[in-house]
Amino acid sequence: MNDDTKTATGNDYRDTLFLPKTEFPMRGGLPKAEPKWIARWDEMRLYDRMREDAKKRGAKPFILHDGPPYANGPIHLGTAMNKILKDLVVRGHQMLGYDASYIPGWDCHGLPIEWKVEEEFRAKGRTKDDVPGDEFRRACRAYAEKWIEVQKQGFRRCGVEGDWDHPYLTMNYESEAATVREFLRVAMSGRLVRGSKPIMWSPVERTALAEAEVEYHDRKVPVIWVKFPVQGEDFSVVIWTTTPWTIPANQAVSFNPSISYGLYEVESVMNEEELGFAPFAKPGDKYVLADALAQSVMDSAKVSGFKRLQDVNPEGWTLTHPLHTLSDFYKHPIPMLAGDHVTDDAGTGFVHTAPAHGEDDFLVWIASGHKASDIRDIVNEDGVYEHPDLPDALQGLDIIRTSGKKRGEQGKANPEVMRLLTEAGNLLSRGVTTIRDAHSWRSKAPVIRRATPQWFISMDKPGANGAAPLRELALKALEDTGFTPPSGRNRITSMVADRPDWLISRQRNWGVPITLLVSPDGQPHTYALPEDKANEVNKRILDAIAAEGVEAWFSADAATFLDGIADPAGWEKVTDVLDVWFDSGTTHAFTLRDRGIIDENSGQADVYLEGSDQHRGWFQSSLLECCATRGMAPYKQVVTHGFIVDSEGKKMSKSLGNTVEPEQVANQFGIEILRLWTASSDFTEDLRISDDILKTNAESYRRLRNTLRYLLGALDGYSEAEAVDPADMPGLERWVLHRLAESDALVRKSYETFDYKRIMSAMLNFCGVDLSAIYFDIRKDSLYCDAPSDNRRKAARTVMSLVLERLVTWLAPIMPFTTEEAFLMSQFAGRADSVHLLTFPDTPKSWLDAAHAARWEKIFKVRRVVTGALEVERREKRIGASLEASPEVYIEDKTLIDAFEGESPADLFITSGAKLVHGEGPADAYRLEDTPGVAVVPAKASGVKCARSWKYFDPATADPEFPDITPRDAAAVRELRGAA
RNA sequence: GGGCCGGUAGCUCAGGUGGUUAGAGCGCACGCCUGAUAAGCGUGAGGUCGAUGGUUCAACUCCAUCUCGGCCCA
Repeated sequence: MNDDTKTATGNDYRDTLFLPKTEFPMRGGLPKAEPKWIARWDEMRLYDRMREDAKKRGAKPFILHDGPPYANGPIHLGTAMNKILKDLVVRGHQMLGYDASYIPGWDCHGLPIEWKVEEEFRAKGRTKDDVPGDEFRRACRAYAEKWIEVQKQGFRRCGVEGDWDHPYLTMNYESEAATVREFLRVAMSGRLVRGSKPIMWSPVERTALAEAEVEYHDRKVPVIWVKFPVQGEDFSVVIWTTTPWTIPANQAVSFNPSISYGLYEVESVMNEEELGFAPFAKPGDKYVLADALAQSVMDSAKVSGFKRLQDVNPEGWTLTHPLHTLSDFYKHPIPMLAGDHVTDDAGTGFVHTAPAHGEDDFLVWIASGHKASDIRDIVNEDGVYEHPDLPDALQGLDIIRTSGKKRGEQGKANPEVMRLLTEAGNLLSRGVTTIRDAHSWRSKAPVIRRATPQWFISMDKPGANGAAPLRELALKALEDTGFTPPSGRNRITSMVADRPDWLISRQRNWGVPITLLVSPDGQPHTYALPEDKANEVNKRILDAIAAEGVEAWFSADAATFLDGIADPAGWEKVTDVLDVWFDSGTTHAFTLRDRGIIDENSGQADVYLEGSDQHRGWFQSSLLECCATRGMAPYKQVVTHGFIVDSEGKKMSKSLGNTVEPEQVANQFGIEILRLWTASSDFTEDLRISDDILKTNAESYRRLRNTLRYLLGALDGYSEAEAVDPADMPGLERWVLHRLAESDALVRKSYETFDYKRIMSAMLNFCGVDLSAIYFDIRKDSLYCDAPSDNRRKAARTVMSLVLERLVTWLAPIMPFTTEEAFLMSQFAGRADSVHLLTFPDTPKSWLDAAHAARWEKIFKVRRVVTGALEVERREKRIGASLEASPEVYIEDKTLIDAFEGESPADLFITSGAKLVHGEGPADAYRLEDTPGVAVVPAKASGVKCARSWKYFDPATADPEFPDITPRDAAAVRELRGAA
């Protein structure tokens, strides 16, 4: 202690002061503390207790239905953030007074797991065909279980509260049974269709793939220009394609009537010496090309000179297949089809059309009046040419290699087709290019488009009994759904409006079976049989699955389900499984409805909350499934979050080295820092994270923690008996109550609307400015020095108690660990075993007093000028602590002076004295530009320094018994001695 | 290439229907305190509101184009 702080007598009054006293440490030690709190909550069955308490309160239910993460790997920052966000929603609503239950779930079926398990079998020398279906599915189940456990521990470590002992799993037997039940319900609704259309097909995995199962990569491919001779003319239409293997399946050529076409004649070609090869084009050849592309096609064909002969209109032409010399199979006429998908941006202005192998091709084929049944399907499930009428040269060629070291590379089909085209004289040119093309998500091998029979849920077919088409139902349901952020509605609506039929069949093992029996004439039993018979069959299927699980379907034959209902002769059992999106689309049924949480037919979850990518995923699959079965959305509200990016706004990737792992954050900072980060970010957009950003949040944490600590310290020994009625409190306390009431409204509204960043910024401001910089700083003197019986001190402690009670609950959803720690050390600990069993305390509206608050804003305005003036004194070394000053404050505006009515300006300025004077003040007084009419003349406080409160005072006023302290301090010390 | 969304101080965020010198907290710099002390207080410096063009008396706020980034799709 330096000499300046010594007082005349040197008496030490320190132990007569009421300094903050608490066991609540300044630092949280979160990484170590958090797991202990989780264990404690586990032990006390906190989640169950929350449910029981809510039921006792008669609380209104609030259901956030969990979107299931896929059970095939550890959690990462994105999944952690997703679960933390859900936890904020659930805890926030629980404390708002709702019964906010939360059942976490997992998505378990599907290709990624199946692929992984296949790999494991392969490592043991067993191929997929060696492993019986049931054994394979058991292995998949075990694989999913393993990761579910890992993820569960990860999520729990994040402080996410929920029914972890009873999660939902899409692979639970009752879930699978429910999924079958839901599927049959869709089938009976009349929306199921069997179609054959080009879909993405992976020859490597021998399966159809959905959009969600493919990814796009650059790939080097051959590019060819092919001549299609026009019948009855001496010229050819030229097409361009990067899939030579589809030429044998060509059935048409498309053009666009809005493109201008011309007939071109080759005059000269580049010579063989220059090129090293002879160009295929010959002088005199005549081609039809889009005018915009003629030059580039001629360049590619190494034509050095050409002329345009005339305008042409391709409409109505019939072409000859470029391989027509090869086989009778290619003697068929090739029509010209008009289509908007043809452009003159690239290529030739004509598009070779193989309806079995392209979405556009298929559509233009059907649109021009051709039949789906006339589509030539010459590629089998291995991606190999196979058709009885195919010429021998093509039979058995593979498009993509499906095994060995070169798996995924180009097979024999492309080169052989090019060779045959050359032989036929119809190859104009060839080259190599790079395109972005679909690849299987798992094997990374390219996929092809192939027409196969598949099951679809129709978007546009009216439902049974006159029900509206699914698309119409879904669009209507979206109108009735709330969206956070609002742009989500627009996004999902346009997707639903445009989406094709839902392809739900997969030729795989690990999934819920498509429990259909197909009649001899190709109809599913749900249509082929009369409704009552179909229902009988359905009941038999459901009973079997209820008894033995889905294996009952896989192991049975069609007769098992038909005997006695229909003649099983000629019927076939479908062996496909359902798209996993169908599983996840039914989670509302087996999680919420079957458990009695919402009504079977009319119930809805309050919120579905997922990443914005789920507009095309779970939000949509759930919407479509529920609309098909119940005519409404399964949710009232959809909340979406963005994705985590680094400090530059770039997405996280291992190759960029900018990833952050949840475990690493938990160990370095504590997971609560990640929760703080989640809460303070605008989750509706992308969320930026970096080490610096986490450090900033650790600073915020410190401020919040220290505020709690100061309150706990100041409230040492406090009890309700000390409480002062607000009416008897000083103005400053009533101002704090006003701020508390304002904050209460803000906090409640923000929790209702998921606006956590607003809570964070409000709480940080409240703790940092209102409390720490203003209220605590001013009331420190009263708290430390006033007598225990002093009304001002009691009022301060009353207010602090009210503040603590609120802070600890308002922050509990965001900081469950630290608020629990503070709560259990507070005088409120007796109210409940956990802060999480409380709701936000009622905050009387009467605390709100706008006029009073306005008055205090005036006081703070003057105060800012005073602190500014003192800063100058400090800089000039005339004072150190503000108690060494006693300023004169000149105020022109009478209303500003009136604001101080009944207050002690010196206390508010934390000076030893202060004088307010109505007037302009001397010219050299300190002024602030933005506070005109206020002038401060700083002056050193006179008198001696009180040995107890360190305030300067006139010794002549001292109590004779205590000459070295102020009369206020003397009274306090006397009271203490009397009490002792 | 298409659909949707976004780019405000070093960081996280505020900025109804366009209108005086664009705000807050944190961080930073400097100073104070040493009875909240690996804390607390004060003062201060930081922004061509992604860029350009336009509408307007007036634009961070409206329109267009571009750019960067994100999600989804091709």
